[in-house]
Amino acid sequence: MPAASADTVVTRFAPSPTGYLHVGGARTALFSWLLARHAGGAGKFLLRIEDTDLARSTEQATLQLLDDLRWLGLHWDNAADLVYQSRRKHVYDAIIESLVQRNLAYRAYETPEELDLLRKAAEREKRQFVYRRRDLSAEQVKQFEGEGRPHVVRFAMPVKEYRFHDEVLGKEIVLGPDEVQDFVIKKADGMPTYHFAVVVDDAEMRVTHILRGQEHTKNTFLHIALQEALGYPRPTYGHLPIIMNLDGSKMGKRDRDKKIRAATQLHLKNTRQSPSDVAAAASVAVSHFEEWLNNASKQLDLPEQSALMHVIGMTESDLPEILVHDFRRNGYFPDALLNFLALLGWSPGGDRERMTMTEMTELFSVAGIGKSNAKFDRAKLLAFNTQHGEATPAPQLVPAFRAYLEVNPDSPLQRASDDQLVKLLEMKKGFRLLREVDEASRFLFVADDQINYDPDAVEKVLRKNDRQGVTVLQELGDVLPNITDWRHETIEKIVQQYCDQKQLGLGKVAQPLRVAISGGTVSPPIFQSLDFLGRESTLARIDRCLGTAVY
RNA sequence: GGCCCUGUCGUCUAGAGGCCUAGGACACGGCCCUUUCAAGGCCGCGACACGGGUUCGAAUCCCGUCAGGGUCACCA
Repeated sequence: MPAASADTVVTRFAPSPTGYLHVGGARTALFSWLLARHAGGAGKFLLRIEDTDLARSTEQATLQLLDDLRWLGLHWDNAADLVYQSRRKHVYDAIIESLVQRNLAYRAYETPEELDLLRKAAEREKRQFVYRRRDLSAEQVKQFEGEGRPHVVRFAMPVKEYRFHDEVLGKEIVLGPDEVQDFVIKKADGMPTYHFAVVVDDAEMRVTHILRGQEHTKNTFLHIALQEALGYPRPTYGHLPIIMNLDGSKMGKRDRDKKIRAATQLHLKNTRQSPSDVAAAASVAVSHFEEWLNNASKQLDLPEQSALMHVIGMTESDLPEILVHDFRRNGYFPDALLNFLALLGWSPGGDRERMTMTEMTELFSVAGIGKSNAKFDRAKLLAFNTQHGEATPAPQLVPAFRAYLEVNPDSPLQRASDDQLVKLLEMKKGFRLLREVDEASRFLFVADDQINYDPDAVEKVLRKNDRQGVTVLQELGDVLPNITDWRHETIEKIVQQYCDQKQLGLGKVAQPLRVAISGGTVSPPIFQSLDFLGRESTLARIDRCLGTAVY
């Protein structure tokens, strides 16, 4: 394997498609992407799908992964020949065979149960379990093979001290000879293990720099041992600290599922509904539902989750955002997310925080990556998102808005034109999430007779204080039709005149109007909303409100 | 438990022996602005885990304690 020339930087992101992309994975991808892009023309960012676990990998997860990466804008350079490990079995087989030929690897016949017993015994004796080659007699091998006993192939890891320099930690990490053991490189199902496939693929893809999670630090020794046996060059390694929840717990993909399960159990208890009722309402198979309910290791898939949430009255905001997909659905901007994620563990130094992708690319260096774990504080991410929305001209925000709507098919804003989207964005200037813009302006996209009046809003704004709000609406119902020039400036002028005349604060007038046209107490600025709605709809809604909601 | 890594405001971090009575951002508290929700402006609260060294001098170097994390798979 020829070594890459010294100045090239080839990085890779190698997720296993067992679910949606996690923010931790997104950060790993980002750092690898930044490292490659920082090198300019000499840099390449490659993508590889690690689907050697046949039982857990799915095609759908792969598609979702690619979609998330695209949404983030972390484009990979091997789009034409994306590497799927599951399709390279013959390559691994040949190399493993050669290792066996050279006596550097061998078949082992213990069953998982037997190994388990050995480990337990070691634990009882308070000694470290280390698997080393057991010399089997020719007869034993013959017998095992004759029985058709399944086998794995283990790599005979040379017993010695291993060390490598970790670029993130900035120091040498050492493994003593007594910790060395022979590890599996080919599973009983014939697939290579992760350890084997990464080493081969990273070498064949000429990867020069590997940035990955800290959980891989110790694995690195296995990988360098394999590289030495196979004559591969050793890439540069850096292990990233972990991202955790604010409370210090691990940020697991299952956090949302857990929360939904807890809420469901509470719901069942409070409403005395039977599990089968709830399952039916959410159109989930009862047996599947009950299994999930009682078994924390089971998970519902995304459509099932949203159906169930709807049934038990849970909303998206009740759930923690863990997956990149969650952030997209809730209306975060990819650049804001990425900027925030980058700062979880990396700093360009000084007071620098807000950066464009281009700036981050210029400033990025592995030396700037921190060594300690970081907690994921959504409040700060929200602030980043708000600032991004504030700083970017509305027309440039439209593609992001569309990307949001793409994963929120139920929003009435699907019907909005680009120009209307721009208008909404401008009206809601100062919004934190695109979801807020969406939810606050949905009333503008439903039919006049489909507005639902919030009883609390009606009570508080219209009926209270001797139905002052009702009076205001009735009087406005006489004033507003006279406006021929239906623009927000004009409407404001007329309404302001009305206020002055009646000695009323604007709030006393704006709120009843807001309830009448939107059904609730929160909307974009009132005059712009009226402008957007148009004269006919405004008058129709005031009429309907007076007629149906108040009495 | 063994091995490995880490430890600056509530959170993310700046800091590479004197520039530090430790800077920024978010959060939080107060005030202002305001037609709702936001946004915005100003002010404030707030940290070098602890104990020993080394040094004229330590957040920065060394040791120990404590705390947190990772890992001990035919999962990646």
